[in-house]
Amino acid sequence: MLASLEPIHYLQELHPQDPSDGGMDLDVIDEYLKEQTRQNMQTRTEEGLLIAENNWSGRFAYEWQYGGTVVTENTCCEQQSQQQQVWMNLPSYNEWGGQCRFDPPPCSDTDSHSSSSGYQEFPPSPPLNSHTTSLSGKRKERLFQFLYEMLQTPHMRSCIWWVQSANGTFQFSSQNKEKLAEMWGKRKGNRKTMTYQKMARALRNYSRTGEICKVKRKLTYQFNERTLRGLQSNAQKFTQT
DNA sequence: TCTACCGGGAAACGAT
DNA sequence: GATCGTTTCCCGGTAG
Repeated sequence: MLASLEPIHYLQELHPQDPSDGGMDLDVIDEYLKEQTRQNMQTRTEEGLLIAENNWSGRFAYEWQYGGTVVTENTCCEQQSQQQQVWMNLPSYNEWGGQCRFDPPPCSDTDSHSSSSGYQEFPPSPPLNSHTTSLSGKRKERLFQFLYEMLQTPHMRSCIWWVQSANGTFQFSSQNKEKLAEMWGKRKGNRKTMTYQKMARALRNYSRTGEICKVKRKLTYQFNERTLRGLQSNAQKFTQT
């Protein structure tokens, strides 16, 4: 999987981008992601391996399974405020699966991110290519999956980044949020151009189900703990298969 | 006052 | 046809 990230680094070398620079070519990135998808599909098919099964088949589009129980987003919602307290008190190391070892210190402010100095380096976590991890013919990719994928893609840091990956908080770039939205729209094949406003509307819908909630901070949102765990375990499954 | 962002209602749409 | 997950439009509120 590390190898699959190399092209990203290669792209970065080719097009070194200050995150504050809004001039990146997202088409190139999009093309790259598509190419990765094709390659992943091909490789896995050739190896005779099962394409990572789509787990989004539960009553609520998906049911995260961990700790021996299947939890739906409904129960998640009911417990959310309660969980939030516990969750926010998590130590800086990641207790959810150890994937976020490079978290910034708690309470770090990533406003400086856009000035290229503040954003954290990510572990080379596998790019969760949702085309392969969740689109094996059962369900279409969902917005939060796409966002997670973008968050795991170092090259997208000029558009979206983790504020605190340990608690699932992420932020959109004021400059590039429209480009990210555009990519989402293109990927979904929408009739019209997707805008941040429309994408944010979709994100607000997640607050009803609890998958993502709005943080009282500009352009900042937070994955629900279970949503994040599910995405992480999905990514892990993908790397293991 | 202006702009950017946020919040939500409601209807529509495409996929399953 | 029902349901789900958005998408699209619109309007109003708030903060800087």
